[in-house]
Amino acid sequence: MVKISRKVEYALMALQHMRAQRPGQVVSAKDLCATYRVAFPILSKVLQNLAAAGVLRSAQGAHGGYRIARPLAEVTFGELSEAVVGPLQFSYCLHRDLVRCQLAECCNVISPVVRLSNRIEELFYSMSLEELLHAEEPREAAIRARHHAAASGRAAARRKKLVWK
Amino acid sequence: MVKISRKVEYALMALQHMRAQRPGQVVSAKDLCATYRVAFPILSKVLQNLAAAGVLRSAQGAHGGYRIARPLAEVTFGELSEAVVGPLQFSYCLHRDLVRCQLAECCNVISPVVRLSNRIEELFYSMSLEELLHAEEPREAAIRARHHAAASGRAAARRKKLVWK
DNA sequence: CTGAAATGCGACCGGAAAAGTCGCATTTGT
DNA sequence: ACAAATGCGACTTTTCCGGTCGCATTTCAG
Repeated sequence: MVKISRKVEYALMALQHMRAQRPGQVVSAKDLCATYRVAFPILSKVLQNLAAAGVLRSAQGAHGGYRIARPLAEVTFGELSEAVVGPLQFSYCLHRDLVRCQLAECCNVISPVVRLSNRIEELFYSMSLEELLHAEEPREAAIRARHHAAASGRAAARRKKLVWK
Repeated sequence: MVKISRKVEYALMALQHMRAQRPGQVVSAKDLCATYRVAFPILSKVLQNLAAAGVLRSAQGAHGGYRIARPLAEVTFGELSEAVVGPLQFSYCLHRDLVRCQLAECCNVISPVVRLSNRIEELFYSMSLEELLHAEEPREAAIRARHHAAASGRAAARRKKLVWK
């Protein structure tokens, strides 16, 4: 169903928090967990991934923690996604194990699927984190959320009679 | 990992096949399965979903089958996706069960996630199936596939040292 | 009228991947 | 030396998707 991984949400959450810090100020994984009620090990891993990808810089030892390593305007959502959940691979039939695809010989969809994957990849690499996280009043956020709920209501109406539990 | 459902690939495959039929010619699920080596029940369900969504028209009974119901230029990838795998819901924290989101009170990412979801939804609804499936030589398809392999190779190089089994 | 060939549909199962857990090593400031 | 933090890998649990089964319904043909 093309769902965004929960880890990606955690990553966005952490970055949103750090954006609001004073420059140079580090934030520990423990603090983040306490603030946002997320299990330590999982958030910790996400932060480590972001650090490995050069999005965050980590400081070990007492009073260590994480801070943003480079301007979020220069980091794309694609980078974040790959850092946290691994390489973008939108399809089963692409990539390395093309050999293992059951359809191999009679396949007539490789090129549409490639085209589709490329479009999504382009989108992911065209969105900067700055653009995604730019400051917004909580009030405004609530309004947008409600607006979105209405939008998906319309989408539901557009559909036939499918029911999804 | 943001993967396209296999059912969507089956749907594209079926539509690609039907695009090449003479107008009015119906294709049975059984034939499609034989041609593309896909299990009957699963492909059957996909075709039924497409028919329910008005993308295909079905004819029951002996010598029945499916044919394209309306020009593929008028059908978007978003429609196909929703028809086959259900409503687009890119995130855990949106839609109906916002109430069940553990982060609810301390959440600072609703609006970025909404923004992100909207961008993806826009993309899905901006691509027509005609555009995605337009005729192409098998040879060209093979080249594009290889080109894509090279592209994901570059993506791999861009990453740090993460290893995914 | 009857049988064969097709779609329509709902319930169920198994496995893979994601989410989360645990434990310990390493680093670093006081 | 100790405490507080990251780094990392193996393990468990849970969820969801792909696939299966079975049967009802529709329709054509002889």
